[in-house]
Amino acid sequence: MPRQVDHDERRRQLTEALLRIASTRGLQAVSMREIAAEAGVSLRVVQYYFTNKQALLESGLTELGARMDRRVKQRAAAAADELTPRGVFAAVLGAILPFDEQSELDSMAWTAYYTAALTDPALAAVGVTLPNALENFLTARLTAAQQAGDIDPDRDPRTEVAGLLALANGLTSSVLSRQRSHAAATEIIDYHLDRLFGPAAA
Amino acid sequence: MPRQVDHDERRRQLTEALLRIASTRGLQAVSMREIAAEAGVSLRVVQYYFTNKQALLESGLTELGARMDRRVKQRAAAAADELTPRGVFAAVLGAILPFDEQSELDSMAWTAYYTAALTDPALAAVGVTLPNALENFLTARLTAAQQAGDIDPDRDPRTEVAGLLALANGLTSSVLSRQRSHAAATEIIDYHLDRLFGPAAA
DNA sequence: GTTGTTAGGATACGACTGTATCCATTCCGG
DNA sequence: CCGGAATGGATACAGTCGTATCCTAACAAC
Repeated sequence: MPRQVDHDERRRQLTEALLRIASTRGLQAVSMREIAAEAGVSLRVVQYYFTNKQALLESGLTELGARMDRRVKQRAAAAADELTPRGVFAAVLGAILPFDEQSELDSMAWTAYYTAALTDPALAAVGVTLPNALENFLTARLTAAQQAGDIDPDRDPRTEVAGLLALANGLTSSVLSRQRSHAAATEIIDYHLDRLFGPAAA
Repeated sequence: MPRQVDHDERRRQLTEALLRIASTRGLQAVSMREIAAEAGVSLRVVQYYFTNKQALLESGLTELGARMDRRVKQRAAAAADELTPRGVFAAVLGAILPFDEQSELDSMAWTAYYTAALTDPALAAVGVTLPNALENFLTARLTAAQQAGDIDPDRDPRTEVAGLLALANGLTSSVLSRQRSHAAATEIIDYHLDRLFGPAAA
């Protein structure tokens, strides 16, 4: 199969192989040769479709962001019939927590990338996009809910959202390290949503 | 200086050099030779006082835990005159958040270790000690406060504590990545403490 | 059919890794 | 004062890393 290769598809396969390694053995275990082996191709192929290791890493982070985005939208669509402000928050925060094997693997990889980004400006630039978008989106929703009179007027929407996102991230960490179950984490999230929106509808 | 060397002191210096590298350039930048250079000694010295790189890494994690423990006790002592249950929580959670340059560096290193521990069982074993101790300690305090009638009797102490610790960890992440200032993070913590204990005394 | 571009196999380079070894100091105890 | 242990300098080893190069197939267009 020498001519006519779908480059985007090839790159997608390699990126997925990279994320598989990063989520199970950590980002420090990711090497060009390991990716090649994981994807079942030669080292040359990895070099051929990505100019750099850096480009490969950035591709992995972009893909992780896209997956998270997909999960949020999927959850929002699943609860579309009851799209209250609380429902939106439950969907987004519930999509951040690892809730099945794949999302747990992705959370592992995300955590690895987050840590790497603390000392790698190039990754940081790619990585802040999604968290900022989430915060702005939720803040806008909460502000709207407040203006509609659905929540206490003397709460600061951005502060509330920042707290909830930080809580979800911290809970994700504790779920990944097996300190807490997914159910326990969800319970804590729900508890805080109750405090903000009032008790959930049946 | 051939005979009579204080081994513990030597190991402490090397461990500090290790943490300086881990907190500024990440754990993946930590190598035997880099530690030697940072500490101003030869590679042989690093080998001589630590049998392994693994032993060195574990020493770094232990030291980080000790520092955190010291910070908590220091804050508790500083607020010893007003050691209300809320004061204890404010001290512990305030010690988790990065509040000065050194604690920020330590938080960076802690984050790096946390991530490494997700794929390295040996580090995980060392690393869970402190978080578990903190959770148990705070849960005991909150249970006592509840029995004394200081907080709402239908709250679950362990759930509350788990939420607060997760919140503090998540806020730490956002402070490290410059998404939020220390002041903003502290404000969010205080806000949640108000919800739990009632408004703070003047 | 020839030509030229695309796709990848094979191999090599220099840098860096953790670890091991050899050897020269320096000092304590006898 | 002298033998032996403690300390550490210098160097080497076998791997692995990212990257570069060389060369050969395979197909499209002419």
